[in-house]
Formats: sequence, C-alpha cells, structure tokens
Amino acid sequence: MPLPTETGRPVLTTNVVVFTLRDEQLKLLLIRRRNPPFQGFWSLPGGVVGTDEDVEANAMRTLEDGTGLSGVYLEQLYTFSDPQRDPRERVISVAYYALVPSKRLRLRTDEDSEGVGWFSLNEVPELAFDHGQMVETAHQRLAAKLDYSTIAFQFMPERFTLSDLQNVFQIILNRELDKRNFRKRMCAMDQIRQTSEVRKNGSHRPARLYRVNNPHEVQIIK
Amino acid sequence: MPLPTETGRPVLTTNVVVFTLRDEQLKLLLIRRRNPPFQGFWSLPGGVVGTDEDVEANAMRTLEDGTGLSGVYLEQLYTFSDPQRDPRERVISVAYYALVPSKRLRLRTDEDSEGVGWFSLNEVPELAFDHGQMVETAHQRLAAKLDYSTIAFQFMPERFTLSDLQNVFQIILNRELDKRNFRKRMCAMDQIRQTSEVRKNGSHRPARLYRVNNPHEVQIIK
DNA sequence: CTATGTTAGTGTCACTTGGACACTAACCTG
DNA sequence: CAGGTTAGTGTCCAAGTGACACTAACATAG
Repeated sequence: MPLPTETGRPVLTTNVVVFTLRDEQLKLLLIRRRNPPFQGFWSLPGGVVGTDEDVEANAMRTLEDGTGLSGVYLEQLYTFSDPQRDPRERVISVAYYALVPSKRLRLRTDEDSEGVGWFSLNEVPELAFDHGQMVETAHQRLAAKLDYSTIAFQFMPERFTLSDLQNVFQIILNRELDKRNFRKRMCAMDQIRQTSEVRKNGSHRPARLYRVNNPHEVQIIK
Repeated sequence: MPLPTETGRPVLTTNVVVFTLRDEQLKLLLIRRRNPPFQGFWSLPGGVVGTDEDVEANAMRTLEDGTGLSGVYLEQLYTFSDPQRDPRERVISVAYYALVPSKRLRLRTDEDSEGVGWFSLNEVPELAFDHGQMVETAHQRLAAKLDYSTIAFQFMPERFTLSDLQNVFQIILNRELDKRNFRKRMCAMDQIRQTSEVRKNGSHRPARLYRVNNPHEVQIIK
C-alpha cells in the first residue's frame, strides 16, 4: 500500500473527557467554543495532533492546558471517525478520558467567564460535534472499570477516609452502597493501608485516614 | 482551534487482526509485504483511509478483501500512533479485530504462494511495524471478553455441539475446562438452544446439535 | 453378536462470594 | 451530661463456582 499524497488526508485531533469529583458530584471539564462551527456551544477540550506528535502526548498536553495538572491518569477511549462529524471537513478524533483528584485542582471562580467550566454529568448541556457521545462512552467505561480495576483510587487525595472512598464509588455508580460490605471489599483487595492519623471533621467521631499502596498504578483485579 | 493546512497531516490507516479457529487452534490472517519497508515480513491486512471514508468501513473493506467474507464481527481495538511506527513518515493506525467462523472460510491451498497465510498464535513470525503489539492486544481483549460477553459464539457455525463450543473456549483461554461445569454455565446463560438434530461423527455416541439464539448480537452479560 | 473403544451426557457436595441487616464508639455542642 | 452525628464492626443466608465419576450411545473388530 503506497502512502497517499499530502492532499486528501484527514485531520487528526484528540479530545479529552476530564473527570473530577467535587461537591459530591462527578463533574467534567467543558470549554465554550468561540468560533464556528458550533459557536457558543460547550465542547470537550482537544487539539490538533502535530506532524510528529504522539497522539497520547497531545491528549496529555490538552489536559495540562485545561487543568494545569500533569501526571494524572489518562486512558485512550475510542476513535471517532464519522465522515460527517465535523461539518467543515474530514476530522478524526482519538478520544481519551482522564481522572483528576479533586484536591489537586485549583478551581477559579471566574471559570465560566473564561469559557471554561465544570459540569455535573446530569447537567451537561448539548455539546458540539459528537462530544456528547464521547462523554457517554467515557462514563460507561469508568463505571465498568470500578468493578474490575483499581481505577477509583485515581480520584483520591493522598490521605482519605473510607467514607470518602465510599462516596466516590456511590457517585460514579449513582447508587448507594452498604457500608459494611463496602469496607469488607476494600480491605480484602489489599490496595489501601491504614495510617496512624485520623481526621476530625465536626462534632462526631473522627475517621481513620488511609492511603493507596501504589497510587500511580491502575491494576486489573480478579 | 483552526484546522491545519493540508501539509503536515498524518496518514491514517486501519489494520485488522482477523481471528479464526481451525485445526484446534486460534489462527490469524497475515500478509507478506512485497515492498519496503519491512519487505518480505509478514504483517496484518490494512489499508489507507480515504478522504470521505469511515474508519470502520475501511476496516470492513480490508477484512472483505482478505477473507472474501462480509457481515462478520468487527470491533475497534486501539489506535496506534507512535511517531516512529512507520519509518517513512507519520502514519497512524486504528486497529480492529474480527472473528470469523471457520466454516465460512474457503481456505485456498496456495495461500502462502500468494503471500497470504493463517498462522497459529504461538507461531506468529516477527511482524512488520508494531503489528506484533496489535496481535497481543487483540488476543488479550478476546480472552477477556469471553468472560463477560457472548463473543465466543461469533466463531460458531450455525449448528454445533457443546463439545465444539467447549473447544473454542479452551483454545482461546489456552487451558482445559471441566465438561459438566462448562455445560451448566452455557445452558444457564440462555443464549443457545438445542435442536432436534444430532451429529454422528465416528464410532461413538452422536452429539446433540445446538444453535445460537441471536447469532448477530454480542451481548455483555452479568 | 459380543466385546471394546470412543465420545456424549448427567448431579452432588463443599466452598466461596455477595448482599442484607443493627448496633456500639467517639467526638462536639449546647 | 444529654443529644446529635459520623465512624466502625460481624453474622447469616443465598447464590455461584469448582472439584469430582459414572452411564449412554454409537461404530468397529473379532
């Protein structure tokens, strides 16, 4: 197969679904489009892949531009390639999703005025292009991976309580979990350890703090 | 993000890992490269995506060219984008994998002389580009999906015995399974039905034939 | 026709897993 | 010191999973 001439090649872009947890909700980062097409619509952060740039590196850069963070969990989601997905011309997008621990984000109050905002999953507006589909796919993948991987720990700060952790699961799965069964499961999988510290947080019993054994790995379990 | 000019865009291609079962082994389709780079190496079938062509449609076409079959199971696997993966210039490949029922294949004897061949997974030669990585990723995905989907049925012909089916599982998972437990599981998931027919196949008790309820669907189970 | 070889087909039991369920402990505040 | 609030703990039952051995049906050879 000879390579084609320079003309007629599609444009290659990335988009990133950036998830974080905040105010007891699963939120994602959106950017308001300043230019046509879909001017004024909210959309996923993304960028055009440079000639000699790795696609994942591009997604990482997009993520850093949007959040100011590096070293967060990033995984390829799916490649979207409908010939009509961009009304201008042929654009293919490799979609990724990223998980950001809420504590690491410095959230600005003037976000929306800058055309950048965090949206709860159930209040996502109509998005530009096929970005709505990307968000849906990303959420499904995330929820599925809770079951058979240690992905949830990517949302956790360095020290956290078991109640914090349970909250993360409940928010992503969108249902309540039994406290005792949850703790049993977490301890059984041997991915977190007690610390000697506790967190006092109001007029009630303080909670023991835990930490993740291997904070930077995501393992497939069972 | 303004779209870039025509120059400097990467080339977009697809590759397909075509699996089938034959001679009690999991085999995949390879093609010998006639031209540099990697001239003479075996490689995965693939093609360059046309300006207005959907990527999956391209993969499907590649698959049809290679096997003469249409309507087989095809799923996107991963997008490979290392800037160095093609020594000529920047080429990005969206990899797919496909499952072909062995009975539907008309295998030619002069395959190898044509530079086309079916290879057992454990005798795959060194492949061109990063195709070895694609094969590995595809096999992992396939094995994982056996557990929580009905993907295995994609390998089956219209009528088959439970022993046939067990063989398929054993070959893909590369280990033996208990006959009674296997049959329990298969019947319990309610995806196949007995027919009234049996297959006589030598000097022993004939086996009952089964069929898949929804041959064209792949469901996620549990 | 009988014996033998070969594959098809079937049930039980022990163990593990997952989910339902309610109370005590520790702290703060008024 | 009483009341409010969150943290933390164990049991039981049901369902699922994995180990395990024998009979059934056919063809072939003697």
